[in-house]
Amino acid sequence: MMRNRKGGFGSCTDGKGPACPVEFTLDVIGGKWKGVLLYHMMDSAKRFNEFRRICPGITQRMLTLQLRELEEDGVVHREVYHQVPPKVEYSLTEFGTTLIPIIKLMRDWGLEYQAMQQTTGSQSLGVEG
Amino acid sequence: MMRNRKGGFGSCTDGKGPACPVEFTLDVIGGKWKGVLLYHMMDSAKRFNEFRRICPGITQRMLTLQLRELEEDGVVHREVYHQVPPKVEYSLTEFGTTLIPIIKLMRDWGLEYQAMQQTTGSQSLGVEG
DNA sequence: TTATGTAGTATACAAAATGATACTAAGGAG
DNA sequence: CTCCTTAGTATCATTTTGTATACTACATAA
Repeated sequence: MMRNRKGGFGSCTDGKGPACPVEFTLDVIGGKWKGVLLYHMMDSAKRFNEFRRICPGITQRMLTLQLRELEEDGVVHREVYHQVPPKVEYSLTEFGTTLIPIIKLMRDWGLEYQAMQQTTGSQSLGVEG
Repeated sequence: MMRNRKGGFGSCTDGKGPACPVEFTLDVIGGKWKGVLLYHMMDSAKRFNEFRRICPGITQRMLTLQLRELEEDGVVHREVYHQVPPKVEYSLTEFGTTLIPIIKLMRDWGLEYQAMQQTTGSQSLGVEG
């Protein structure tokens, strides 16, 4: 029970709906790398190894898994060019573009408070006071 | 290496800044329950067992852990009332309220496409075509 | 004395997510 | 033949997340 990916029944019912809508959204973009991948696809289609260069921290395995999940969720399109060496491009689907406002807000928030963290010394970026 | 929580160096540098801003944001709100907890704190301060009632899926341990992390990040304030039986209230800090726009967008997106999922039969909620 | 309620902590374990490393296929260059 | 490239797989190890259960402190109620 308590299935995480695509279970349907969230866990947090609260009477406001079938499951918590925020939980539903985080199911799609909440993976460790998904937001980042979507963020970089906003500009233009990206190839597998392009992501690897952009995010040196992600392993091949995780990149594959996260892209596959995004594909399953219908937010990312995978275009295979039958060439050698292989070429595969990932881009947002029409549905995927509905996530852009969220990604942009997350980018903006990150830009603002990431800077703050550097300034204050990376402790509790809080406003406190 | 590759420290996940509060390490500072993200992993995704890409030349656009110290680390990917989206990744930074997801570090704060990306935990499995964090978005949901923040979402419910938007309305009003909540007590420990209130969260447990609202999200029956979360265990005491996880609730404690996630709330502690949100507190560490300075987005949640923990107010202890010295009473018996104990009373502890969790609410957004001033800094935490800066996340509200994101949470609201995530809620709206969830509300819209959660409904779609029910209609289409929970397959690939995609628009496809 | 025992039971009740709150907000936890402690311990042990299970499952899921993530990471590290090595390996594959296929065609072209040398 | 070997090496190079891309886009992955396969296998195993580790970390994170989640579950289950028992336990605490304190005041009040019965």
